[in-house]
Amino acid sequence: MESLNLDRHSVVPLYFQIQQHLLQDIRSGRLKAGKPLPSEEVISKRLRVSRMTARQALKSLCSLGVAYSQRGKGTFVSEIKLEKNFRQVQSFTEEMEARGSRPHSKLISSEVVPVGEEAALALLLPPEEKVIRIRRVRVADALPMGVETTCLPQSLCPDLLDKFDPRTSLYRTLSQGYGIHIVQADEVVEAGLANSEEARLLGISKGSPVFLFTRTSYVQGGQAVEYVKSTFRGDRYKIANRLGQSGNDNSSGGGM
Amino acid sequence: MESLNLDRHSVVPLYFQIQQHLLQDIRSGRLKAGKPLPSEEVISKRLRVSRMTARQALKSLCSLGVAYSQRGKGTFVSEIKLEKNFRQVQSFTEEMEARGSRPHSKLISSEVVPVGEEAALALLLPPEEKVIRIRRVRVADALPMGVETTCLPQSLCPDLLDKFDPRTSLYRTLSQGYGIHIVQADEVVEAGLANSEEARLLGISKGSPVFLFTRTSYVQGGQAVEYVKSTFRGDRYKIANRLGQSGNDNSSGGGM
DNA sequence: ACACCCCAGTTGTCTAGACAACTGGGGTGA
DNA sequence: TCACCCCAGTTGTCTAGACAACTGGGGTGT
Repeated sequence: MESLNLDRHSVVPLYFQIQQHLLQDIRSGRLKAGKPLPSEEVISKRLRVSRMTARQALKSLCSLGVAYSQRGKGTFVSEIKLEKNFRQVQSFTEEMEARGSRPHSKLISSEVVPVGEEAALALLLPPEEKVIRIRRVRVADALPMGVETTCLPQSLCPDLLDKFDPRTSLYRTLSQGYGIHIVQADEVVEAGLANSEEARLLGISKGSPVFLFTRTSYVQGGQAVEYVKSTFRGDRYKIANRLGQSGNDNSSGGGM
Repeated sequence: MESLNLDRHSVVPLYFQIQQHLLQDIRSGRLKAGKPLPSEEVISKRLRVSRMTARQALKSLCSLGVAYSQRGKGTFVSEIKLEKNFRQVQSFTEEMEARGSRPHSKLISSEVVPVGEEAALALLLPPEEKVIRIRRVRVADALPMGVETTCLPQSLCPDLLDKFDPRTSLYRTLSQGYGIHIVQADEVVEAGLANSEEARLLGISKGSPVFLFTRTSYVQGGQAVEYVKSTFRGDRYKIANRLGQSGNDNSSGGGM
């Protein structure tokens, strides 16, 4: 903390510079779990910033989950280790790369078809609309992980099937080729058994346990742009969730 | 908005009063999806609060997921409907009550046993420590939903087995009887098949698809207080996840 | 028709202070 | 010994401003 020199003319906000510095102190172990972070007052005085700026740095650490505040006491380093992209929207490609596997995909089919009833409901499309439907087997380190069927409104990306190499990341193509950035998704997970087609594609026996995912993805502002159904192997895939402790302000109102 | 009278002497913060009022406008449809919320300036002038207070109200709506801000443009009502306690830590009891079912539980066993290897690792207990282990069948509206085994350090709540009615909510007892408030949990979900004991307890056939949950729960500050393994019926239980769009500030740094 | 500039509106960041509410510890008085 | 009060330290809320950065539209000049 003492050695930190803030760059007051950088485009990087002050609070963010402070946050990054504290984050480094935590990660490196200089600030240990359970121990208090410098108070707003101290940061403010030491770094010659206003208390509100120091506060914003500390609050951003809280919303990252690496710290927590207690009124009247201080702000402390959380004892739970984190650092995984817990609740981010990630494509299969990003997810596998993050865990150190080499992802790729095998194309089963890609075509333009009328939107089905289910997808029309999720994407809020009129029934006469057409969608691009891509079926792929998702593979990590040469092991088949799941079967995935993606539907996208054709109007959104008419020439996708020309531009897109189905073995690569769809999200990356959407982002770089069409400026479509998926920032949110709703996902429903069910437990089921592999049918014979899925069993054949995934190299498992019929009746093996599988996850059934149904996902609707949204861009900023909430327009739905993708409807996905997929089946993933129960023996090679786990879901990790972190519950609670999100951007919760209102710790006041409720009470007991 | 126009009719809102702020209570400047209430214990409820101003920003929270404003937030609640805007939330009502959104829920009632007076503010429609995609439409802009009143700007910070407008709220500030109309309600005679400082801009920072207005801003805090709007930002809290964003972190709830019901709105989003765009620099230079405004703050808009998100088009995604929400309102479910998506990412809160909820006990089975709370979860079922929230969805309108009547929950209860049947006790299978409750005892004090040496902490197992797995639980010791999760709860960070020395191997000689003892835990209270409670096995229950979870029931909603008279239908068995899952089998749950909970382990709690005995040192934390020595007389729990006397105080606790196993048919009711454990979280409520911990909160009201011991001041233990669980605010965070890490959960791993796997897909599996019911073994014969589970099948018998749940009234399903052996080999039916099930969810396997492994959950570690924490109090504020990160001390682990509960380790739970449970098996839930795949035909009666679904998981709903919302990904992305959490308390993410740093939309600046990264970029492309 | 098109490129460019300017401007009003908006959010993002920051300052310098203020008081309230809470925590924990030490001292005082019964 | 114990209850109580007070005080320093801390976070929570709030004010009244300031400038920066960005958006979108209108006007101007070529």
